[in-house]
Amino acid sequence: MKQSQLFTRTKKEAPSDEVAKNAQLLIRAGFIHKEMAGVYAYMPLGLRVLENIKKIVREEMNTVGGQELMMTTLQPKEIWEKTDRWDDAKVDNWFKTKLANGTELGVGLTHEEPIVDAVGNYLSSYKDMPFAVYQIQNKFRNEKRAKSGLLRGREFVMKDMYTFSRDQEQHKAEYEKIVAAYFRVYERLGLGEVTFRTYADGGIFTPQFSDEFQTLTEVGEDTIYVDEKKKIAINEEIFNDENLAKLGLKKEELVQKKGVEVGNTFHLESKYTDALDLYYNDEKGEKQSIIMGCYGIGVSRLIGVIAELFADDKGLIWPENIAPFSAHLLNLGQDQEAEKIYTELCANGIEVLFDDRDSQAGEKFADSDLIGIPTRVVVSKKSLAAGGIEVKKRNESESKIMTVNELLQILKK
RNA sequence: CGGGGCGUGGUGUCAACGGUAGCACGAGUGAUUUGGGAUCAUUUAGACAGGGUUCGAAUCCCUGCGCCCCGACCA
Repeated sequence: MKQSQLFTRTKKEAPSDEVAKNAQLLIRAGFIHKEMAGVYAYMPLGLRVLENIKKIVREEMNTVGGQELMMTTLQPKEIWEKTDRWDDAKVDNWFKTKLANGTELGVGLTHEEPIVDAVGNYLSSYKDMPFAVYQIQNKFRNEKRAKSGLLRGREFVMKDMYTFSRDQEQHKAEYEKIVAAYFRVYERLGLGEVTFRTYADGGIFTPQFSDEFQTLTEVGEDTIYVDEKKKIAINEEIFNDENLAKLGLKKEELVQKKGVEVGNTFHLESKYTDALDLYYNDEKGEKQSIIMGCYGIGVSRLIGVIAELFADDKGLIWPENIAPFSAHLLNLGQDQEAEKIYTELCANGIEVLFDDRDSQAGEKFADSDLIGIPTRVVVSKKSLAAGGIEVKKRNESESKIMTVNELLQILKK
């Protein structure tokens, strides 16, 4: 894409009403637009990152057999009453609305109830299980306090997956398969090193712990205790001697850290299926409860976490897998050669942002650093005289002169 | 939801005593310039909303709305 065509502009200064680093950088660089507190729109650059993250999540969910679908945002009250989650006293962050005739509706904050309701049309035998369904969708939660830019919003993008199993054994196998897929997602996003499986409160209806995936960062809301050798952690909310013993963790090997919850997985037992009257018949024709699991990944929150983690004083530094473009081609001076190189890169399937604007070199460099595309390619009289183009990684300080073919080798790998 | 802070052009501003709304960035035009946000000229555009006090309100008071921070909350 030609940068002269990109309608968003970078800003030198961050808006005064944002303190969170992720929001400041993403707004300055033109990735997101703040609509209101806790509600952000994705501009073209931001949407590209969002879609790249979704793609990775999809691939890994599909690998473990997940079937993608999309549920609705508008929710009928009845199914939520069956599980006793409609009442504001029980779930206080509902957004609710009404039909013209006065019928109350909910605006989806999670989808256990509607999923069970929909699945119930098809599921009736032990032969139907196990299976997993997921969606990537906007969720709406009336948070009392939105904060930290993309880290805690009222409208956000989430991947939620649900598994249906005939018994605990089958459920456990599904569950661990998905946990493994979660690690692959974080690995591919460049967060593998700093993301820990963290034991947390499983909720009132299960004796088991749930698992959170906590990415270590100082801006995190959660306090966790990390066992770096075992690569696991325990959330402060369940940090006591009894639980440590149960998990085989030793207090003296744990380090206190701050984390952001970038995903979680829950054992739902048969709470929702029973409440919504969904059962299956076993081999003997006897009615049995269905065991569910649910699994979330905060897709938009991940953008915030990555922006917090991968940045320097000049701007963002996107991991290659999710960067809005692979290469940022800068034309210094109005050199015709740059246009040719742009065409050639595009023809080879490289996603390129081409800074073809008639502006100062310094401004182009500053914008390039701020936007944070992993590979910067400079074309100028100087580079051409030196024998080609000047290539620099955003996370390195040294540049190299090379030919376009050499660049293609690097970018295509 | 409790506490605190704050609302001035598109952006920023610990700019302005209750008395002419200033500066910088951006954007437009023209010129010069072209390897780290360059320079000159010129133009553009602003007081969150409503009420009150006052000869006069960006400034003081009230109400509402919005934003940020701390805490509580967070399937």
